Amino acid sequence: MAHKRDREATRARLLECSRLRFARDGYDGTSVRDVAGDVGVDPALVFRYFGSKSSLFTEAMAGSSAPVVLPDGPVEELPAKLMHQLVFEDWSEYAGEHPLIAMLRSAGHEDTKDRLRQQVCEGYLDVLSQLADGNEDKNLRTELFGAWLLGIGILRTAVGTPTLAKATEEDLRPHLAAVAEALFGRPVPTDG
Amino acid sequence: MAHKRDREATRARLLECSRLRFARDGYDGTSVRDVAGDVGVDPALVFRYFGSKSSLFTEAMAGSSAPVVLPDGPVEELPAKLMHQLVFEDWSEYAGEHPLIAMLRSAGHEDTKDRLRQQVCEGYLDVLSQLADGNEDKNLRTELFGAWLLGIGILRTAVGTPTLAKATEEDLRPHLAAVAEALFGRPVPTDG
DNA sequence: CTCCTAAGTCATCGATCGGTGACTTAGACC
DNA sequence: GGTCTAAGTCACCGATCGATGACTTAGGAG
Repeated sequence: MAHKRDREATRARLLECSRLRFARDGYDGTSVRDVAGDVGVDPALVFRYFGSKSSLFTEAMAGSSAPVVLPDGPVEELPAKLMHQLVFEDWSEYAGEHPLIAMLRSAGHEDTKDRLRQQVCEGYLDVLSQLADGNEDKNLRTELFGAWLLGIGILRTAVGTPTLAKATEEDLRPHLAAVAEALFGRPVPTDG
Repeated sequence: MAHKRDREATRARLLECSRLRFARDGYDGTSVRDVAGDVGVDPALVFRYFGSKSSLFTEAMAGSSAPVVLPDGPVEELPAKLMHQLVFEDWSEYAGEHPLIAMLRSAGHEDTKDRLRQQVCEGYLDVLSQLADGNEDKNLRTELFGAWLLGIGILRTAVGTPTLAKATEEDLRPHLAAVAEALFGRPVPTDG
């Protein structure tokens, strides 16, 4: 026997594996049998624990509460930190993409859009908005910068644009500074 | 009888309806029966004409060759034109989103990534790259600007970020100018 | 060792899907 | 009007999916 009979542990493993599956293959591309097979458990157990595939998806995505950089350091370093996390962090266990980008694949599901918006707003825009302090349309500037980071991540991984796909973090640094200054109206250092 | 027996016309109607379905519901969310039902035809006919669902998808997406603004006007007006087309154009027949954004929903399909990249590169980046003329890393700047436009469109429609979702074209105009100038190193007028 | 509860399994259902081949029918041509 | 071809239909297959309920078994408590 590989594992003891532990309800909570099995539940956690199911959530972990379904996160990966949902991120990599999308909601429709993931079957309950797949997830159960990863854990080495009978598919029926998934329904006993989560009730439905939809509930499993919701709970898995809720638990994946995007690991967000805390606004601990100086505000000026936030753009570089967020770009690193969104674009360059090693998300290999999530099919090589940031969970937020991967979640776009599951756009067919009802909860997806709401959860996406919640994670983007509370996880990233709230942190970023400090940079726009003092500007008139603070929220708009913040979302525009967030849109840029998200777009870069998508072009890199989901589309595979030639130049951006090969670009390093250092390549983007000067442009990150330029755009951040253009949007937030103040210099933003981008060196680590 | 609603329509005469016309192979080419029926084929065209199948392609048209499948474009909408694939864009709105994604590849997995669209069934051949759905498409056939829209046209009012037997599902088997779809296979007679296209061989497989995958081929139907490929041909439908190829035919949707994203309507791209031609680089006819002055180069300086390109950013505003592309933003209008990508973000504010009325794509109601494609589920309210630009076909490129909608295509992200079908990321499960093999051809999707390739076709996405092709359309983005040949349809948009090639046009945009004129703006980066004279800059050192021309291609990178171009892709970074394209990433921004794409990200804005995604935040607006797929994520539904509060401020951006309600923003008008005029709201974005000054920031479009600022970012374009930051990336391309020259002033870019944004008034229509 | 026994027993009892909960963790996990098995068999199966009904629906839907992509796909196939035999069939029917519309409509142009003589 | 008959006929022949191609457009379109019908019945059906095998696979897969989400989901259900009856069943089996592990493992701690006494």
